Amino acid sequence: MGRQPCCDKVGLKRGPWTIEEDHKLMNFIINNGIHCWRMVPKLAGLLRCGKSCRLRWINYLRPDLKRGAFTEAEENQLIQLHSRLGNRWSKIASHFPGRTDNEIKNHWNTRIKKKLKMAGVDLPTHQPIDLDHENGVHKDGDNKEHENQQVEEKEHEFSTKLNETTTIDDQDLLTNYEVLMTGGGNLELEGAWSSRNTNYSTTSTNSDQGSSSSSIEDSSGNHLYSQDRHQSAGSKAQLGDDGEDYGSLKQWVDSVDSMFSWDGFMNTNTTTSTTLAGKWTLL
DNA sequence: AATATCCGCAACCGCAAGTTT
DNA sequence: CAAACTTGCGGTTGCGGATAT
Repeated sequence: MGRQPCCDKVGLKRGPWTIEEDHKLMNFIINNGIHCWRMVPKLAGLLRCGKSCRLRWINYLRPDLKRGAFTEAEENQLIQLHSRLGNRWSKIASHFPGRTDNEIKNHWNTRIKKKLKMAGVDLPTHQPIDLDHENGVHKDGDNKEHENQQVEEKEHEFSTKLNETTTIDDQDLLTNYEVLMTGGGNLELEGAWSSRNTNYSTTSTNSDQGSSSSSIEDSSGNHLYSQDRHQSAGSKAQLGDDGEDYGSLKQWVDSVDSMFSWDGFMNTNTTTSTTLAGKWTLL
C-alpha cells in the first residue's frame, strides 16, 4: 500500500487565503495551540488541507514575524551563511529570528542571486566566474586588456562588498572570519578578525626559492595556526603568467583548506602582485 | 492609454525524515 | 520490523502589481 496523500483534496479550497480564513486559523491556533495540523482545518472550520494551514501560519500569520525589507547586514549575513550551508534554507532561517525559510529562499532567488551574478560570483560555488571559459575568449592583445579591466571591476565589487560586512552576530563571530588580502603576501584583517583581537603575521623572501611562513595567534599569544610555505622556482613562474594559475599562493590557500574553507576571489595581476578578497570559514 | 514584459512573493507539490501504530 | 501517518524542507509555479514600450 503506497503512501496516502496528506488529506482528501476533493472539495478543498486552494490558492490565496482570504481575510476570513486568516481570522479563523489565527483564532483557532491562539485559542487551542497546534497539536495536529491535519486536524486544524477541520476544527477551525476551514476547507483547507493541514499542510496549507501550516504554511499559512508559518509564513504569514505567526505573530513573531519580522516582515519588511532585508537590511544590508542581513543580506551580507545571508551570503555568508549560504556559502557555508548551501540551499539549506531552514538552517539559514534559524539565524534570522522573525524570518521564514520561504522568505529567505525567495529573497535569495530574486535579489541576491542576481546581485552576486553581477559581481561575477558563480553560484552555488561562490567562486569567481571564469570569464574565459564562459565566453570562449582567447587571451591576446585587446582581449587581455578588456579581461584585466573586468577582473579589476569584479575585484573592486567583491572588496567593496566585504568592506561593507561589518555586522556579524555573536554566533557567527565564533565561526566566521573575514579576511581581505592584498599584495604579495600582506594580509589586511577585516571584520571579525579584528573583533577577536586575532594576530596574523607573515614573512616572505623574494628569491625564486623563496619561502614564507604564516601564523595566527589569539590576543593572548596562544598559537592557533601556522603554515610554512616553500616556493619553488617553477611555481613562481606560474604566478601571473596568464591569470589562470594562481601558483604557490593558491597552493598555500589550498593547504589551509583542511582547517578553513576558502570562499572568495583571487587574482594574480603580475608576477609580484596577487589580490585575494574573500572569506575563510573555520571548518 | 493600452499592451507587453518583468519581478516579487505566496502557495503548491513531491519527497524525505521522523514518529506512531 | 514494517506500514501508516505526520511534519518539514526545498524546488517550482503562477498570480498580481510594477515598469517598460
